[in-house]
Amino acid sequence: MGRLPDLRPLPVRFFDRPVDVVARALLGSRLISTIGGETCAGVIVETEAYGGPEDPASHASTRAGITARNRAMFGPPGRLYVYRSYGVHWCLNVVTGPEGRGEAVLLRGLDPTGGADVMTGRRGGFTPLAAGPGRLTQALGVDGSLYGHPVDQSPLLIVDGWTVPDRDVVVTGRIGISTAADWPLRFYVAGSPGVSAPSARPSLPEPPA
DNA sequence: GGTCGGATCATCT
DNA sequence: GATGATCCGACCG
Repeated sequence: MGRLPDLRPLPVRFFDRPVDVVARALLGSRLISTIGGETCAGVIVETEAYGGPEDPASHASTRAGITARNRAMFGPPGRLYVYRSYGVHWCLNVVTGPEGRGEAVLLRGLDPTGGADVMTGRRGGFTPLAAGPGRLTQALGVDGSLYGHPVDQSPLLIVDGWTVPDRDVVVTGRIGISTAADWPLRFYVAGSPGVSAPSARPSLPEPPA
């Protein structure tokens, strides 16, 4: 890909908003990784919002309080929250909202725009598509060493991108969770390659206890 | 083409 | 000791 125009990292105030607002606003932004001295990039096409004490599916729910793992979620906005999922994969989040709220956006899907060879190599020759949180981190070279880093002082860069009109944004329940699965906090760009659309899952109301 | 289960481990109960 | 914000290969139809 050609030389990009000015790369303006999103300012901290971009992330200092409610988590669902940031999750929606991140669609269309560009994510650039220079991890390991190799550059690859893509457009963010799928996100999920987690957090706030009232979200039972969040690592920062009141059930656990602040722990060694979720500490970063309660830190200032614009920092990275990385954790290991199922003992196998890394998941990449960006902290949002005012410090102390415990909110973060999970980055689930990227539409590769550059460095596809780098991503393919990191993924062992599998499709370069970075759809799904585990694939995304593997393709970008993200691991736990980025935990808690301010995103603008890390080898990851989130920069201004395209504005995705509302008509192209699909909102569904979040993937892979059992509680609050019907909360409309997953956002993706309609028709993005690799973004599975299990929006087929009906938002069934929870039976009364 | 869809579904099932193993991998693998930090975290919390 | 059980549980996941998952992925992928194997197997079935």
